[in-house]
Amino acid sequence: MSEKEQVENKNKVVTRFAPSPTGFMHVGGIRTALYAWLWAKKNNGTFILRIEDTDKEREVRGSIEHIIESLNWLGINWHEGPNIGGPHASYLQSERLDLYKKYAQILINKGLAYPDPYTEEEVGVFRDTAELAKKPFLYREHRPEVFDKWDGAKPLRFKTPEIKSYKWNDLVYGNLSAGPEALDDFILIKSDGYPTYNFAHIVDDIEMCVTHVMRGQEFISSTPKFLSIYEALGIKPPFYATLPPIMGSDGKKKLGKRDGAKDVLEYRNEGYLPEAMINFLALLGWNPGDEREIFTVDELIEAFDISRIGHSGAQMNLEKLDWINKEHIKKLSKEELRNNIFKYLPDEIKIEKIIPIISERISKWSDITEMIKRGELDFFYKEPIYSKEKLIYKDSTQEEISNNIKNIILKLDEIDENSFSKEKVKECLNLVSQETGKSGAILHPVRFALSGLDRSPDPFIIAEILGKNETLLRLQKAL
RNA sequence: GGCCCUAUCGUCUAACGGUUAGGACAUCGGGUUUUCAAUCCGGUAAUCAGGGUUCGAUUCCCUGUAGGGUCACCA
Repeated sequence: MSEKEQVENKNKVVTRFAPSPTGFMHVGGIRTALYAWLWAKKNNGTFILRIEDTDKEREVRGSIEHIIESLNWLGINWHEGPNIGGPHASYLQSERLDLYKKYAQILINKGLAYPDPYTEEEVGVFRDTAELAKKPFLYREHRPEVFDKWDGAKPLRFKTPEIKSYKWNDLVYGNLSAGPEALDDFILIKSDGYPTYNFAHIVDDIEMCVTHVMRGQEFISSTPKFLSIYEALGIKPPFYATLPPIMGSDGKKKLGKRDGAKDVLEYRNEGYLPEAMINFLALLGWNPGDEREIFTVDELIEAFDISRIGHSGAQMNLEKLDWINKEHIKKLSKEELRNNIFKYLPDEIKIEKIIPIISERISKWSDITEMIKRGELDFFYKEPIYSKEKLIYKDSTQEEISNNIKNIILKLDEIDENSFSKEKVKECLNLVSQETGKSGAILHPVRFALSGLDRSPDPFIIAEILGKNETLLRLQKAL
């Protein structure tokens, strides 16, 4: 970076999210992105999206677009990144190979990098031997005494200058340490010319002036390698904020694609709100220090603090996600609520009055589809199927019920068609129940007659939606 | 096996070394709603074990146990 840039960036927080394009994003990756994004936002800093595509074998076509779509859905936006560019472009590591070579050359010049003379098979034998002896594999124990000149055809390794233990400070975990066996002559540039993660991310973080690196716990044990590179280059490392793992639903293993971690876009497809997803993920491993649970994105940016990120692994709790989503649905404007619900409703029942009936019964949009599947909304546009037994309420006799319904029909018929509202219907039923002294025996049969269900929205609103004619028709039928 | 990280209700979590160990989800029980749903109120439920340090440990230290991570020409 230039001197001018250094001055400008002196106090500016720069974070990044650096996924590799090997498939979809699951909640683990998204949470890492979210925390880095929140921290940048909170500090009026810069958030960078960088694609770490240095492994051609594992790369999956279309995953960059998929990652971008996932982040876009959640509203996690970046100031610099592959699709929008920025002062440090390119944001694809595969397009920055010269840069890694430049840094590699610096290390070569210092005598701190050398070509690996062994074949992959030979190194494999070293590793197997170490494993068999139940010892950690350390390449440096096989470091050649004389180094050839690097021609680019062999992998380039870092010559660890000093084998020692490391202690460092982590913004989340506090003091961390690792023994000397965490240090090794790891590969900087692979034989295909691409850098390894271990090297590339350091070069990029330096070049992109990243101040805070957030990543999962799995990187703790390789941190000494990173620190030794920074030392070799004479550059101060960034702040590290290590995130606790998210566990699979069994609560044991770290969440991974293998154990059924879902593509976050599936949550979109299931009808979760992006702000609810953000809210949920933010709370998985972080808490505000008070008892708030429901946050808008802005509130989250305001409240977020690295120091309140937890240390232990957390399990996904879908029930809590449903609850949070429901809370966010409640906060939606009428307009937003209507648009979303109508998307899931068949045309026949896209009516305003049905919105509250549905919205208070669901925790996510796909629940509407489930309701329809279960036939819980059928009665709004189809005649229900009746069964005699179900029309009878508890100890009432068939005769009583019939008389009541007849009575109700007479009373309802007196209401003007244009003022056939739930209030009027309620009044009517009240009258009948006063006359007979029974309420359940009135309400239940009417509910059943109108809906064909014994658990349904209240019969008054159903009647109103169906209208006078249809209501009377259905009551007659039930008789 | 080496190195490292973690440990509070079923789950997510709170608690400057002094609290009747708090909240939320789930669950259970009530109240309202003449019914569902929603809502309100209440209950059950936790400091992994053993040693220290201390007047006093959920909290600090050690050991054990359990879980996790890592030891790639993957990130």
